[in-house]
Amino acid sequence: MICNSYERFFKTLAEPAKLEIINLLSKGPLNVSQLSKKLNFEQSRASHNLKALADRHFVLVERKGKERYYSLDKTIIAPILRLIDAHVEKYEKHYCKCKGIPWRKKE
Amino acid sequence: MICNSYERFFKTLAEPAKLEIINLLSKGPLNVSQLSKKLNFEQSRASHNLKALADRHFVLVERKGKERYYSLDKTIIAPILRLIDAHVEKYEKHYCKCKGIPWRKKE
DNA sequence: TAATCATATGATTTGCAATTCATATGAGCG
DNA sequence: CGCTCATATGAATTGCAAATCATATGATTA
Repeated sequence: MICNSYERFFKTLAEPAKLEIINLLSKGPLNVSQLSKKLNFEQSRASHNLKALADRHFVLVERKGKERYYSLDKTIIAPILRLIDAHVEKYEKHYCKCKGIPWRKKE
Repeated sequence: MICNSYERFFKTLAEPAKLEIINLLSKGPLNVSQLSKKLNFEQSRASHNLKALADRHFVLVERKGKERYYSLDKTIIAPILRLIDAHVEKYEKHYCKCKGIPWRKKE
């Protein structure tokens, strides 16, 4: 059972699917169908992952008719990733970054 | 396969065993035997986990005779956890923190 | 209000990674 | 050197959580 806040936090961000979602949503809000299509995810896969991200307040939801638009709460993600970048830059130059998160570079 | 730096980073910190090690080492360096005993870990379990943490430069190793002393590189961990604390404080007040990391409170 | 579209939810399966178990390496010491 | 202590390493196992599959809910429109 996950009972520690840190574990909860890190576990949520330790999966490629959720990182891809974060990366995509950084470009703007999307509803579930749009997101599923862009990432080639099953609809339920997208929903499950989005729910986890929303539960931990990494993304926000807004209902528009039948659709639900998910958007990124950048205030928490951006500073974290900036710290990691610094760490990686310092120690892990040799590691591959096959799917770099583009908005990392903007700042 | 883990290929993305962010995933590597978060996965490493997403396990209770590694968080317990980080917590313990925050109080000072220890060798493998001491750490295993304090955390009730099998020796090999401690070694495997310490290796992973060392590979990612979260901890440092120093040989002293047969023993190897592991110590925390606080420069990376502390700022990260501070950000998470702020996030948790804001959104997850209700979540339990059964094994709080003490040096979080000092700063 | 039936039909359809958009999304959520629950149960089952499955894949992977942490632990364990067994063994290897390597340092100090008599 | 042979022995023991400290740690590392590799292979096998196992537990868990993400993906999948099937179904439910809920909103819109005709």
